Amino acid sequence: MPTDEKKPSVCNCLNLRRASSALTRIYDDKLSASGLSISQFSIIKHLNYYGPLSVSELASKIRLDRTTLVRSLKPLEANGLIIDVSQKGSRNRQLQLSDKGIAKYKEAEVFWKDAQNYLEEKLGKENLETLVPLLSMIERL
Amino acid sequence: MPTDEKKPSVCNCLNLRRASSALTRIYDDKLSASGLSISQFSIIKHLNYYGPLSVSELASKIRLDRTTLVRSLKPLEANGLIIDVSQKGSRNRQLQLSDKGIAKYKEAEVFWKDAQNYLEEKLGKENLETLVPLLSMIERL
DNA sequence: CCCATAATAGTGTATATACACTATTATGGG
DNA sequence: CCCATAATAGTGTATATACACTATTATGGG
Repeated sequence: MPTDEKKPSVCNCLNLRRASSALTRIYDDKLSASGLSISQFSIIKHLNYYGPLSVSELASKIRLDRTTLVRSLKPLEANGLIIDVSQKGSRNRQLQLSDKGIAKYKEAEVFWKDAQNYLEEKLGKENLETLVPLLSMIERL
Repeated sequence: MPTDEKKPSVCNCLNLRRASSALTRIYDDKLSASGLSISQFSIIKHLNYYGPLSVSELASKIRLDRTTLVRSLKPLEANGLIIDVSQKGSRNRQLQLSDKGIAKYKEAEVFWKDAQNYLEEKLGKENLETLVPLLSMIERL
């Protein structure tokens, strides 16, 4: 029986990556009944909130590499959750949720809220309010 | 000019993933002169510290999926940084750093320390000491 | 007005990751 | 002593990610 069970590493990058990986698994698990991963949910959540957006605008909002987003959009468009409503002849795509996409978002949002509440309960509201600005600082480095 | 420049998301999973991604890029950049990524450095750091280990033991120490580790070991073994010193006929592999691996570790450790110091300077020692236990809590969820 | 540049989208390729599964060897309970 | 199970390692496949690059269209300065 190892006594060093899940002690933090001296490497703070590894600590952050382990936490990120663990939390991603929790959100993915909670969302699994909806058929969406947290990264897919993140995309449709942003589209639901910010209305029609070009690929570049959406990538910028999510702060995800645009070329990553291009790949991630594929199954969501193939599944009819996201549609392109750009005018004929426009060079820009204008992505927005279809009715099916809106319904899927509302369905998945319940599971996402479960995950959010789970984290808040387990960590405590105060800890979470401490954590978030620190994560934001790291993102801005 | 967007005024919502890098504000945290309401989604705490996304906040954590963004921070993890940003910090990974910083560590990868600092390490790039050594030719190692932070995930490769993590592997040789653990081997340097914990001596010869089987694949399963090493995966358990790093808290990385064993099958992921199997793939990540490939280039490090091909490059002669890691060698298998198991006895002939043993079913277990016994991985340890070669002399070349030890030298590479020492070389890369300098860059890793740069990254560690960079984070501590930018975030502040106190913030870091607040952050690490919170990350550990999340990993244990 | 036209061409160099910017804006936009996408592809080729590579790394990092893990789940489901297979293969092989070790081992202990009957 | 032997076979069911555990321990160990690896492969097939899929998702998530981003860098370097290409292709196409828009646009503004001369």
